Amino acid sequence: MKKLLIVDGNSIINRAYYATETSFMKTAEGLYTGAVYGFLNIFLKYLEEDDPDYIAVCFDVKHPTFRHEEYEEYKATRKGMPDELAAQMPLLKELLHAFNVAVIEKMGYEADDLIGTFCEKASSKGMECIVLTGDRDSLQLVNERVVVKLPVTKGGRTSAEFYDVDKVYEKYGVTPSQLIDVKALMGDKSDNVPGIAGVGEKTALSLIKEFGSLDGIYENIDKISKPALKKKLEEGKNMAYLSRKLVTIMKEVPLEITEEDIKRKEYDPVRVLNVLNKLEFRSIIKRLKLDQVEPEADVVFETENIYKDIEEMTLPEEVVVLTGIDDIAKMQLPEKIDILYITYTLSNNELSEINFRFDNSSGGYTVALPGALFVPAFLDKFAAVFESESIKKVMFDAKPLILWLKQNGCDFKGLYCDVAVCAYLSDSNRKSNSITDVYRFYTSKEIKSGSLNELFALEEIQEYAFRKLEEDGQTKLFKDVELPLVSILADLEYTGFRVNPDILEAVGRDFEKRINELTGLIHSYAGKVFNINSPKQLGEVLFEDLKLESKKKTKTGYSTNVEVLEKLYDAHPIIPCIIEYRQNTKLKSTYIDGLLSAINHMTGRVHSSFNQMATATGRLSSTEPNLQNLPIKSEIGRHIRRAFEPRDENHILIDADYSQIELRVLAHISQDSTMIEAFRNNEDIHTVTATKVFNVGLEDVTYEMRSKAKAVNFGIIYGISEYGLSRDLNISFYEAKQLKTDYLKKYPGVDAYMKDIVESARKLGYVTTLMGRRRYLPELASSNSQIRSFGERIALNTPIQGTAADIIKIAMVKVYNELARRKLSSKLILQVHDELLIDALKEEKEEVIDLLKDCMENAFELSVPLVVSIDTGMNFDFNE
DNA sequence: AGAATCACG
DNA sequence: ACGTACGTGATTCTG
Repeated sequence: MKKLLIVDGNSIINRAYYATETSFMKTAEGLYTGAVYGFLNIFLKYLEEDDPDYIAVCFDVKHPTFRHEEYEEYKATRKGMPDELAAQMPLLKELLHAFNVAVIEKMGYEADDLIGTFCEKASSKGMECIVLTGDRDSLQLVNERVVVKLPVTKGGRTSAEFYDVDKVYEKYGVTPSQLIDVKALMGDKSDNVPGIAGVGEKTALSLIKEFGSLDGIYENIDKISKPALKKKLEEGKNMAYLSRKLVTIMKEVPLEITEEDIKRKEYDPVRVLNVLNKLEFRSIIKRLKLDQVEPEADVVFETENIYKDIEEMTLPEEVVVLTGIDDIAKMQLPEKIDILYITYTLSNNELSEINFRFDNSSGGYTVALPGALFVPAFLDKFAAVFESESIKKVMFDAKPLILWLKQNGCDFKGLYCDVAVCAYLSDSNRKSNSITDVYRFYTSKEIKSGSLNELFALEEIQEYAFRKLEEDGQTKLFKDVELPLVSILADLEYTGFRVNPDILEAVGRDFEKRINELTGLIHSYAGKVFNINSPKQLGEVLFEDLKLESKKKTKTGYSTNVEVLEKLYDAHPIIPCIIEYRQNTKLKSTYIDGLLSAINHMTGRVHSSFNQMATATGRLSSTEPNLQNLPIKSEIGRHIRRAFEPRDENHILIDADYSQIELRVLAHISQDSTMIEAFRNNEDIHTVTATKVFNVGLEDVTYEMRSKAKAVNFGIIYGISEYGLSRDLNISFYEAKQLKTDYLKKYPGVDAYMKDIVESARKLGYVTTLMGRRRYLPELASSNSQIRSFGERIALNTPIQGTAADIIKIAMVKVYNELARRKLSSKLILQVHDELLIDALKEEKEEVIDLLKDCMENAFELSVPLVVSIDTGMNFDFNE
């Protein structure tokens, strides 16, 4: 039987675009190619695997008139293709043409419809169809002659889920064509198919299994026993039938395509090689054995080069392109520079492209350094500019460049504006990945492609950004806190934290030994060998083989988390082993292996990245490695901390910790007099809370009472719910409710705050911190009540968590500046939300402790004192 | 890519 | 009626 491979071009390249492995890929000219690369990889793999006789790659072509009027409406609200991906589409098509593969497009039709039509026609001619797509909707096309392959990428390797009729039935319990009716009932949010409100996948599947089809349901509507469901179905009938139209893939697209058009053909290796060279896909050139082919000289491609756009723009100044050492050496810097706009590309710690625009009263001057740099010549010319405090620098995401310069011996100064940070302050929920994103955010306009156009956009962005900060009252937060923090974080990253690999390895061997023992025990208790790391297999062993009582389910099966296991602790001797196994493997893989591989062999330290724009509340986050979640709560976990040391024996670690900063912030924001009083008297807040809610004297507070009071205090910060409190304390729902009521009665200011903040958030659409940090709460406007209550909890929590974040950031700036002012050699190396860590010279110990306490306790004046406690030691486990 | 789990504040 | 604390990141398995 002849085989036809039909590829959904849009969904496959879309999938490839969002694959993290290739998202960074860029050519020397600045052309993004990751999505094309991902597509090609998948395409070549299935070309080899299926060896088809015919090939058709289908693409969407949008058109104002769609087949359904209704569709147009929904389409209008849909998010379009990201620019970066759209820019890659022509490259992909150029490539496919070079491969001599039929590219099928028809104005007004989606790839799905073309695929449906191909399947229909080809199978009627006796061909076997293989549909390669990332879209599960295509499963409705499956029949005896049509199979669907859904590629999945895992750890850089691509494999595919393979669906024939049996597999669809096995997975969903319905036939492929019944999937249409299932989707019609449940809808598809991402595709803007409404479905019936309140009917999800489970309900839809069971309805179709019972009644066979949409028509079957409505013919037997009286057999539906649940009144609520019946009502939903009756009310949603029109929507369901409309949705069915929307989700049914068309099979009658008028196409004038012959068998010959889609026949698999030989391709011209020179042509393919030229395109692959242009895209810099060297590994694919090797894979296709094209290394021996002689490429054509001087191929000109249609894709514009980065200088073409410059000529089209009316520029106020000359553009100087520096391509070599001589150019750089000969270049004349302007005598006076007021503002310097910089864009750059930095990947794998190599600066590969940097553009400057110097601005002063007599005009501007632009310099472009495309391609890789000869670093010494580059720094010879520009180090003084980077180090000048008086030259104001404007950039997008300055930290990586500052760090790179530091690594190359250049001390960056004069950061005036980081537009990525501005955009983060304006909307902490947004992720600004590029200058293009930020430009769109501020101006609602698009930047023409090309890296120099981004440089020219910076000035406009900066003006918008400063104006917006001013309007929103965030100028001080930006200038005094976030902007100085950019350089401080670069310094933290540069300095790093010494890790002793010998200690880590020794501890790792202990873990490993214990893991092996436990593995043996667990397998023997289970009576079989299985993968303990697999929650699925573990669930089967515990709840099917050993018939233990299943306490909780997850979306995919039995829950086996520690909470469930604790409840089963005495039910079987396997349980304690599993708990201990889990803990040991977690510590081994995340902390021992993870940290060892993160140690920089040049410095002997780990250099975490601190992300300033990651969280919605204003906190920092830490990655590669994450130093903000090192084990501390368990004794066994603390062993890991002993490997973290000061830089040498002449240094010591000094750790300064804010005591109860979030509750102090709550006391201040709510102005609750009882809570303020407690903190002013320097009392233990949890004990005081216990005296209030349990109506006892200070001396009569038991350990248990204090624990409960502590949980309620935390609960308040998180936006308490009776359920959460009852679960956390393992008490009854009613007891939890009583506890909360009593608490709010005793802290009426807190009670009022909780009501006021939610109301204000609803009115304004956002909440703010004391420094004016702002978080928008779209959740509060949701029609889904769960999402709405989530929004209310965020509204309560964000001002508290965010203000604490403001305070420690201010403290960091103060501490950093003070260390510099006093010319101390001690270095700030870590921040963990309410904690600062300094790698201090032993002689400076007392001075640094005083300095830390002073800067941190006076970072911000609240109605209650801020209290800092200090630990010191020769490793990061201060309890040792 | 997403889910589950668990490390931290 | 339903599912529930807030904020993160890394690892592993899944499909």
